[in-house]
Amino acid sequence: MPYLNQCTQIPEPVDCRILTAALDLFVETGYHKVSIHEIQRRANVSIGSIYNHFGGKEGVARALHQHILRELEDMIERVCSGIDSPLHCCEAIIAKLFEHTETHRNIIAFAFHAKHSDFLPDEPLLYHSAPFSRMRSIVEKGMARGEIREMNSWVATSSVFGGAIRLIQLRLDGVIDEPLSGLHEQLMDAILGGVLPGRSPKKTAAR
Amino acid sequence: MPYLNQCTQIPEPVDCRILTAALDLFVETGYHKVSIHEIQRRANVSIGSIYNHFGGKEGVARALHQHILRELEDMIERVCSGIDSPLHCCEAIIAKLFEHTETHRNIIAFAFHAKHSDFLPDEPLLYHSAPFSRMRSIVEKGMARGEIREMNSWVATSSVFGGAIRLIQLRLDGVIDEPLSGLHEQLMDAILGGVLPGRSPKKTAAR
DNA sequence: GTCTATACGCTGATAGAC
DNA sequence: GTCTATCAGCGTATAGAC
Repeated sequence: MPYLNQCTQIPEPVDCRILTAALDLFVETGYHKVSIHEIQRRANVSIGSIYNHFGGKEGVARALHQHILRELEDMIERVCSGIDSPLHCCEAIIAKLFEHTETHRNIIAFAFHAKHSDFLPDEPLLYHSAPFSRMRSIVEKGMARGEIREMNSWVATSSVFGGAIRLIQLRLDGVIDEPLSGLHEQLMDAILGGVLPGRSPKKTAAR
Repeated sequence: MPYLNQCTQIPEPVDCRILTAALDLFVETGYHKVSIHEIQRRANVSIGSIYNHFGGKEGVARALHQHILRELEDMIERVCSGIDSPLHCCEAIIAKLFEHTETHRNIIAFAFHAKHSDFLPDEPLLYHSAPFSRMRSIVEKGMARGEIREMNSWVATSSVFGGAIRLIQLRLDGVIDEPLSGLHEQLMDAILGGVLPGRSPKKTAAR
């Protein structure tokens, strides 16, 4: 997560301070309940600067949105770079998402827990964004290679990632009180082999 | 869906007109972008009436929230009433949710597509509400009976319902342009038998 | 580029007649 | 119970000094 992480260094560039302050506030309070004045206060900048850099509150949200989608995309690219099997790629993505849920909580929360269409109506749907399209195309490649059974690609993608995303949301809401990494193996068993008893896939079979 | 459906009859009670108008507006536009004035206009009532009945906009949302959760709970109870197997119960719930996504779109959208904590911060989390607790306890019973492999109950519940909920959201957003009922069988195969090839569970096995 | 002070519109909420 | 008219507060956006 390159850019927003640089913000922990000094001196922090103004636009970066604004973005991190806005990210934190949006996640904590919800976009609509956050005023520009709060962002301004938390970021230690003036309202004028916010308008100069982003053109307003919605502009901040849009910049944040695009920034985080790009970081997610980069993450997927990085994680999958050395992996040939699409199925292992999916597994690695889920593991990394679980990891980021602990280490980059607000970024994951903004990506998976916010309803972007509520405040960025003109932005294309999240499902059509690069990282989510990428996940779907990986699943499709898995089907083409015979690693994943043939089925409707939305069903396949939802089956592979739906449970993981749900767990992430539960973790973000504090319903699950342990890091998700401890649940990763069980989840992968359920995704690959289903929930019926006596069908747990031998780990070697998928590797 | 007893009460809100009565609103299609005449004469429509005032509080019901308010709730249906608010539901439609909240789903179409998002809670925060809807003003009381709009609800008042769409429902053909006065602002005073809204305050008399619900005490304000948030009161309307809270009534809607509780109402819809109760309807979901009733639906689950009804659907599972004649079914003994927890696993078949889950399957029937998913089928019914898919059906309602077409026939009671806004009710499903409000339940599964809104971020309630954004406008009802004091309400308990959706995951702790009756219908969602019910789903989880059904899954747990399935594990106790040996119909579902033993695993963490959050993982199990997310594995059983996570994909379905994701598909519902895709359908609500118009990303999937066919009724979900046509995807139900494929999804159940993936849930029960996993996504690996050659593992499709014989339908008879689960029945 | 950055800041402060100000203006304007909208929204939630109330008061009081019927 | 229902309605209309009105108010007070807040949040966005701008203007203009530095």
